[in-house]
Amino acid sequence: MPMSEALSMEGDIVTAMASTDETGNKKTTFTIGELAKEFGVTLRTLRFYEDKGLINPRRDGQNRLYNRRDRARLKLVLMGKQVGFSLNEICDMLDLYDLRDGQVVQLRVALDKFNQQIDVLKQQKSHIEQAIDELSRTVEVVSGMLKQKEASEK
Amino acid sequence: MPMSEALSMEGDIVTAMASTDETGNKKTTFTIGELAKEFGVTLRTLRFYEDKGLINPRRDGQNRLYNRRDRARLKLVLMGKQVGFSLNEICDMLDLYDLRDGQVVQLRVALDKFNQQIDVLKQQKSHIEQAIDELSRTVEVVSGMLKQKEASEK
DNA sequence: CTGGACGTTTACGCGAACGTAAGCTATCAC
DNA sequence: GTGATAGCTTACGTTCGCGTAAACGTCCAG
Repeated sequence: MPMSEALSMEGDIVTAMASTDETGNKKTTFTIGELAKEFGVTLRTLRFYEDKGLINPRRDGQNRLYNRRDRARLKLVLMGKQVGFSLNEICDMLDLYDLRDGQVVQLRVALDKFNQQIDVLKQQKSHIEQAIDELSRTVEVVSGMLKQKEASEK
Repeated sequence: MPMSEALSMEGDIVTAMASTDETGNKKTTFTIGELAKEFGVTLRTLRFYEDKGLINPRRDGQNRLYNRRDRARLKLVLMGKQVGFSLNEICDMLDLYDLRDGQVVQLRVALDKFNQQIDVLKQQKSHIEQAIDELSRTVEVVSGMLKQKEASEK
């Protein structure tokens, strides 16, 4: 009984980009609830992503019906978020990915985005490190002040 | 002629906490424009901080008049932001700092906040590092794919 | 008198990513 | 019939830290 699905994001971006993972997995369509549970998001989130043009499920009457491709896109969206892309950026990249023609061009553009994002992340990391340093210094000094105070108040 | 004021935040939290820096500096009151220029913020920002209760300048008629204490508080606000505190958190800490009585108690509370924030920052740093790793791996793979494609398309 | 610098207020906008109803439908089991 | 479950749509609310007018007052130099 597959009850303990992956909650904390397994697999990486590249395998998700492969998308057509016909690895013997039988299920080909999903309801919104199934997908939500599987990826640990709310229904609202999935509808929101659709509204933003990130996913476009078919309809069974008025109910949404997701296929494997939709599922793969969702996976990419969530992983894109994890590495700090905004939904808009992810949207651009997915659109690009859908223009399955040049192939090489897409890959190059994606590669560029990835490298840019790495730079952004490195900058953020640097800022955070500076903040940690500053706070650590402050903690040192304040601790010292506390000890003095405590001593003199005795 | 003091024209090149500090734009990129000089001094640290501790010296700012000392606040009563009577280091021969004559000026004791400031207009909103002066303070804005000195710290590189907009007038809107200063008014916003006042609205949030972070600074409470006196009034000259209806114009704001900042004294050295207000200036010191502003400095603390900006440095608090730099190390990742929200304005609300900063507000709490400033209020606490104004209850100049226990002294020791304030310092302890502040110390606690600082240490907590250090933890938060360390977590953020860790997340960012993971993201960088993931993206780096992806870049590796995609670069490889590109080379293959380029070779086979020749 | 006119313009410019400097200041004031109130108040809506934004961008990101959804949360949170409100009110409705459809299906199923019991 | 009746409640639970799962879905739908529309649309306003939220958090943060201001930006950006709009519309006005005050003072000074030329």
